[in-house]
Amino acid sequence: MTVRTEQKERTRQDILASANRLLRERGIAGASVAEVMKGAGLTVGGFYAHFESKEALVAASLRESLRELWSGLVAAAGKLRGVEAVSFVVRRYLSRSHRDHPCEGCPLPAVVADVAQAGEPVRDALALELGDYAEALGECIADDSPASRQRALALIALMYGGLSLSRALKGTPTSEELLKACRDFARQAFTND
Amino acid sequence: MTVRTEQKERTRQDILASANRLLRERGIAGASVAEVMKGAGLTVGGFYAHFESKEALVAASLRESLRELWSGLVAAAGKLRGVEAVSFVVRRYLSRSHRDHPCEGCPLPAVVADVAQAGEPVRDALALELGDYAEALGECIADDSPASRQRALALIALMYGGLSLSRALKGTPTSEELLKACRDFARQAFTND
DNA sequence: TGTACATCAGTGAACGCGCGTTCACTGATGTAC
DNA sequence: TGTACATCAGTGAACGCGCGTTCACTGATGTAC
Repeated sequence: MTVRTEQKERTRQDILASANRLLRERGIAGASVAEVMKGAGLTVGGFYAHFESKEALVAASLRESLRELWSGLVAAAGKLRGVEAVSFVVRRYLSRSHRDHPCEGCPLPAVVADVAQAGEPVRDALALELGDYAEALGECIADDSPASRQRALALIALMYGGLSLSRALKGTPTSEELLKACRDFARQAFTND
Repeated sequence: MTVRTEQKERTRQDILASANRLLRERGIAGASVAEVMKGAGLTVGGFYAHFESKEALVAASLRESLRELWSGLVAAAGKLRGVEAVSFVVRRYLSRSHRDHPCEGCPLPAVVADVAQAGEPVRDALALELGDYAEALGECIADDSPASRQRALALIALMYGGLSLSRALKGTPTSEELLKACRDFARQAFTND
């Protein structure tokens, strides 16, 4: 590994980190290549030495930041299981602090709508990471019943949907109401076990 | 009411109808003023005789198409109440057909992420309509407990989140799985009553 | 170790494109007498 | 009712702008001898 290769790899990570931030904050369309590069302390032109296209960057960023999110969530839940795990996860995801700091949180709210219109690499990235996410969360929130993956998917949908709406309504009383309503709803659905 | 005024009003409705379709299908950024006008059989320049700006159009369209959606949903649920109402609503909203025909369905999936970044008129439109939506759906799915509005909000978040993710993953098996998982999850949360 | 050439990460200006908005114009409708 | 002028919905070209991508260039790093 030469100095040049090491430096290039480090730069690539800087670009990715900048993209992770900007993508979560402004979505795919809102995160321009120029601004991503600026966020990494570079200028536009150098971008294509690291990524084939903006689409390739988005796919890579989505993979990395989704994985970061859910592995962090599952790790933090630790040995909690069942309703207790759900309570913990939901309190963390559907929090005011998560709502108010998009750039450090879940990429889904900023990105999902655009993904439905994006190319294959981006959609594949989401499909892969969301599947793994459901798998990991499923193990965490329930015993190994065959339905645990399904219930994890529903919980993800509820959390993502609630956070997105809460952000769109930020500043209104309904924004807070939504967070609490979704937390309660999730707990209730898991209290039936 | 002169002929001219009538014609202008009809044209305005045509523009709104076109915007409703395009906005649901492509989101705010994806629905350009030129294409909206083309969809109404007109050319770009005429737009500003009917709306002050693109933002004003988006706000008007969002109000109209959200109201259309939820009043249709509540009307179709008819006299059903409790779990039966939830089952009905969820079967309709989280259906393959709704997933595959965005332009006739709910505007939320295409629009919510952009609204978080949009101006006040658009955000106010969403806040107003979502509030009324929760009120109406609350009456429909539960007795008049004080929590019915909260539970309706959570149900909306679950449905919107599930449909959005299902669309983003369209073509993969997880897309179908998500729809069913969210339907089951909703029913379960309401079976506790 | 020292020198001469090759490589290539990163710069910054330029490209073609689609966007929201503006504007001079047109011709059908409305108004005054 | 008929005529002369005013209004204004709608046209289509033009604007300034930001986008993703390309490209000639530069200068530090790598390689060959």
